[in-house]
Amino acid sequence: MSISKTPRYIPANIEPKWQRKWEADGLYHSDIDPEKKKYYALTMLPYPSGNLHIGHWYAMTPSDARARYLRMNGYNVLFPMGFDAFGLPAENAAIKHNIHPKQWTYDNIAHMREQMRSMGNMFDWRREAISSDPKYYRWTQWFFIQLLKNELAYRQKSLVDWCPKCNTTLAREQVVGEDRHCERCHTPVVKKELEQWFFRITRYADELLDFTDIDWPEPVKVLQTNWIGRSEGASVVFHTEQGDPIEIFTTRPDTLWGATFMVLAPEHPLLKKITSPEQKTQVEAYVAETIRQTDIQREATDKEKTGVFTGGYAINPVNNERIPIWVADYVLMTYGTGAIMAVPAHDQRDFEFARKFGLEVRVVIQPPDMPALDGANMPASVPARGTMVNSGILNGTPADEAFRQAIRFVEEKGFGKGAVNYRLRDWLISRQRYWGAPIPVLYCEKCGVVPVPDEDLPVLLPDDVEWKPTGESPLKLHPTWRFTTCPQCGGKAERETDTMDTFMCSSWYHLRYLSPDEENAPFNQEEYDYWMPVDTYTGGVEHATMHLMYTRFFHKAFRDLGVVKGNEPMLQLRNQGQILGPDGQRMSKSRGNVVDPDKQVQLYGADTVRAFLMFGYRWAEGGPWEPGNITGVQRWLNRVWNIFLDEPQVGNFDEAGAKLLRRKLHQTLKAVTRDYEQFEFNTVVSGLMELSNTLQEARAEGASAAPVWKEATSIYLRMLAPICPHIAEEIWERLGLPYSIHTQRWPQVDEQATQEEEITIVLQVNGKLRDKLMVPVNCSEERIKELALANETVQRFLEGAVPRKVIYVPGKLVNIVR
RNA sequence: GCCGGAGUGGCGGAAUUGGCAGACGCGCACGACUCAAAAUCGUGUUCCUUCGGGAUUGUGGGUUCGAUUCCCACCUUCGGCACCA
Repeated sequence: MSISKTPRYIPANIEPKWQRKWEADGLYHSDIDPEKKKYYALTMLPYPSGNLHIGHWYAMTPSDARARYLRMNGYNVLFPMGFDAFGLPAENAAIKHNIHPKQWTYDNIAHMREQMRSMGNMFDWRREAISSDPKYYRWTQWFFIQLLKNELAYRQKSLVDWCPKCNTTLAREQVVGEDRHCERCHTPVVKKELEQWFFRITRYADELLDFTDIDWPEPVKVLQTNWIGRSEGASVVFHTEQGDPIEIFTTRPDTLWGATFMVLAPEHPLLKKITSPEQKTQVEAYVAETIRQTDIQREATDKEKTGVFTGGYAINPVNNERIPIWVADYVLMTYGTGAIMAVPAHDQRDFEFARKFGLEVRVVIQPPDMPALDGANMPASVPARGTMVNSGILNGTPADEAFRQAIRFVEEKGFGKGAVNYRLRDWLISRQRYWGAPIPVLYCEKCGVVPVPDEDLPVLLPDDVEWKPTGESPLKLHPTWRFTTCPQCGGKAERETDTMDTFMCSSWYHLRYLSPDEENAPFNQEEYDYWMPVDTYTGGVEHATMHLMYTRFFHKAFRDLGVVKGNEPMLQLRNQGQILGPDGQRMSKSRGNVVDPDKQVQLYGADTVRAFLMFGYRWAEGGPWEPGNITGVQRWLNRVWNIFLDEPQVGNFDEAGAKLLRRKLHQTLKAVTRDYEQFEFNTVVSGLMELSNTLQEARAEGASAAPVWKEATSIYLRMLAPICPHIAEEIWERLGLPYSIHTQRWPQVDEQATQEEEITIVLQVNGKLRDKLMVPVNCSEERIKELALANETVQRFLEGAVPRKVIYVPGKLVNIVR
């Protein structure tokens, strides 16, 4: 009939406008306010790869929505953003496009910062921290020096993982998969013997296993626990016939009497000495062959056992038996002591080895549910649960009891002691690349390793460098940077030319946000005392055994050095899933399935993209991008716009309608509030959609002229504001409500209004739904049962039988059992 | 092999403490508006059905008056670890 007098909803006309205004007004500035309860909401910072990915939107938007929700609930919320700006891609791009890594990085940051602004997040950009800024890495270097001074950083020559494509060493955590490939470029790694810097994360292994202070997702805790790999057992010292000690670690000291041979790793230092002249040729050939093999070949689990007798013998301290010593590659030098006692009867690996080489298999544990075992004929090793046999003093003891007794025994006799072993290795942080924070130490001919004095920090990364990757740090090739004088003796000194693993930079960025311009300390103490710890941290699970473990280690180490407080840096962690391409595959340029968020914003507007990402998926799960589904959200926001801004309609909306509308309004508010708390964003949106359907129907009946409409509008827009900040602000303003909606308080649920007057009672016969009953809320149990039994459908299904039982669940159902 | 997550309509997903399975949305079908189309609005939409009802939350058991929810076994799938002594 008449064309709407209000303009249509055109996101492009309102979104940039509000973003500029919020920025100009400093609406999202977070400053210390002792009057208010603080909330530190942190979401993982991106690497400045050049473009924001739809995955960044997926991770950041719900975090932003929840931060906004908390702010409306009266918290003083800190929600900062920055860039994890050091790292390899900058160098690779530099080589490819002949552009300086620094320029490439900062150009990307400038672009991505603008992309992030288009999301309409409440980031306080004054607190932006960029890890490649000298004012940032000056403190990364300072942290390194503190670790060094406190023996938590050390330099050691060892066999380390090397990525031949990235031309650098990697931490154990950065080597992944069955084929042991580089986490970044997927090239299989090789071993190299190099002198590298390590952090003593292993010293904190036990504490890292303790999650009592934090609310983290179970899977992350499991991943970290498995990665740390704590095993309890004993370390026992065997001796060779010549008297050389060989220490072994075992998780089954109870099976000591069943050890029929020993195995050394091919790299074991004692191997040469043990080997008899007759066996020398064979052993040397075996070791040479083993070393030629890659780790992948060596560590393949399905591989047949190989090994060679050394000619040497050891004495088992518990029974003085003489047992042969073999060398085999199924024993790893990197775990335990690189030597084992072999108990073939109760360990499948030892069993396979023993059978192949005709070694004795001696049963020392008889499982209760098996016939008497015979070592010579058993087809496989058996689980070590049962009663001890052939074990001297332990005979007749249950195995779990024998475990403790054996430890006591070896301790008393001085053969060994109870011991704990970890799979976790120390964190290798040296990288032979240019674009990273230089490791701030000097090597002086006279003084040795010298930390760079505080007043000389930062050790600046020189700009004029040839960054072609040679396998050595490009800094090594710099003509002048490398050579300097020793601050202690004034003599000739050389700089460390390796840079730090970027995970070192990201281990403390949450602290730099507190005061990114602070010059006298890594962070301002007052800011720290107010904001820390991080209340909620959000990001992907893929960081479980890397960043998330490193940052916990970092915090605990610096707690012990008196720099930070508390046991944990991040109290609550929540993981989002991943958005896959429309084909269900990981998004990648090579697959051509990448969804560009900028284009989506252009097509639908930021609010629609935000709401869709929250509505279409279980946040923790993620899933494939469904190109069509976003239209549902687009339609919804169009409807919302029209519901609140179109001319009122005339109808017969009455008091009863108003009461129903208020009920739905407050019921929704209650549900939505709960869902924001619980990170269930899809039901926040669906709840708002449902309510908008109700509002639309009520409106057609003339509700927008009724007094209740004002309340509904105000509550609805405030519930919408965290998800769709622009449209909520725009409608709010057009309705003449006070700027800004984002500084309004979260609405209060009117519990009374949510109460139903009538309830539906489900009628079941033998547990099957047969009919429904509408009764007043206060209807008595007797009356409801009476009505239920009198019900026509119920009667029909009873077929005249007398009910055996009538179950009444208050307010829910009546189940009649016949 | 071990550890962990997930299996619900054609699709994404919902179901709060063991109590109406399939909310909300996509898609589809039909209708209204339109010369027509788009947009919008309305109605319907798990499957089978003799229209009474029956079946149904990966499969098979169990507990219970009642199970998507709890227990046991298994299958599929996605992650992690893997000769770790």
